[in-house]
Amino acid sequence: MKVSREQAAENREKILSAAAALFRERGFEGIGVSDLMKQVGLTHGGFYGHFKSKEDLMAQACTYAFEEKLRAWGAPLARKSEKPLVDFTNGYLTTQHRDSPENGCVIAALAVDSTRQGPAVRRAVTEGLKQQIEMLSLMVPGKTAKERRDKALATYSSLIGALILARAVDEPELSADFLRAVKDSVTESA
Amino acid sequence: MKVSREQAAENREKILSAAAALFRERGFEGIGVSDLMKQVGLTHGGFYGHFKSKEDLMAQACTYAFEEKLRAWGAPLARKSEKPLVDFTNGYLTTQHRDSPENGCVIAALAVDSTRQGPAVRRAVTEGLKQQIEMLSLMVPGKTAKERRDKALATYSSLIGALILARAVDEPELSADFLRAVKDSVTESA
DNA sequence: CATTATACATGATGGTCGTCATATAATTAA
DNA sequence: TTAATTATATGACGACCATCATGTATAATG
Repeated sequence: MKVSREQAAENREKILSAAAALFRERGFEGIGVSDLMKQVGLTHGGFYGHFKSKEDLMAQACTYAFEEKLRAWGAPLARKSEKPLVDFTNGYLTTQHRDSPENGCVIAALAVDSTRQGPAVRRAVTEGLKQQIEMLSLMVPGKTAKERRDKALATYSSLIGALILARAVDEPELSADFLRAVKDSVTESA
Repeated sequence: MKVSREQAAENREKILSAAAALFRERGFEGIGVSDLMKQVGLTHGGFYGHFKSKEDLMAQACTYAFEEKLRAWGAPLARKSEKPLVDFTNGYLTTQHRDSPENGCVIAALAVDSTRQGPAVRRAVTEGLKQQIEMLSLMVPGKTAKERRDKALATYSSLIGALILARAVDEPELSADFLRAVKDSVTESA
């Protein structure tokens, strides 16, 4: 069953999009090629026509998700908010973000997993992370560029740390405490 | 081949110890029951005499590793250091810790993995994390207990975030920048 | 319209995994 | 010393997994 070139391109994007969501939700090893293709409405056979290997898909899915998030998170900057860092943080450290990893921060969901994957994945993650640090550098206060970059590095560490911990604990109160404590800490330093 | 009661207890502890290291190094799914037992010098058959299931082992291995780390990290408090938080942070955010997850922080290595495991693992991780927060609360400045707890929550988020990012990135310079930036940020707030 | 190219489906391969059944040998209890 | 217990070994089970070989129907090309 051949399909039109556009249809094929559309299918490829659907695979990428589904993978970007499923990897974030279940981890790289938590979803198989066969199940992934089923979710897109195809069978496993066609997969290797689109991607060289599962690891190739991991890397591309990360890049895909990074681009999506970068566009969404640039909004406070685009509309020249007075307090872009506070706006960003208030969006990042929410219960919705905590409870929906499948369309949330790639780093919080997959950074640890990526350390156990091949070089292509680590490359994609590093590049995506660098872009996000650059964006944060534009939101953070500070006189020199170096000062702002350091603050961005520290702030991003806090944010992903809080999100990861809020997701890990099985006590809702403690989980909320992590979100609130770090939100307060970032807000008062802004 | 039966073995003495003491020998059996010793074997059980060896399994726990090896699991605590291998899980941190490779993730919960990165090591199988068979390979794990081989590392201890046994075969896979005896495993289910010691543990109810692999998940049972995951939970117990986490608790085992938490106790070990808590003892090691309590040192600055035990010897009544002047700046326990700075001491602790300087030990936590090192390249050695970054490069040796197998005997490092359980949370930085396994918190994300644990969100994809059953309730026993999440329970063990939450309890271990709470103990570490309690310890950090004793190191952190602040007038009220609530102030200190909030500071501990925020500080711990920064620390595990920085370690995770330093491990994820494939550029040594950027990796070191995360460690340094967060170390500075914690130090100046202490 | 005829031919070629190709996107996808079906099915198979070899590998790994967690778990369990059974056998064995040695400790422990009588 | 004999009998009961049990820690471990061997081997097998069904379920997954990533990958590849082949067939087929349809789009693209001329």
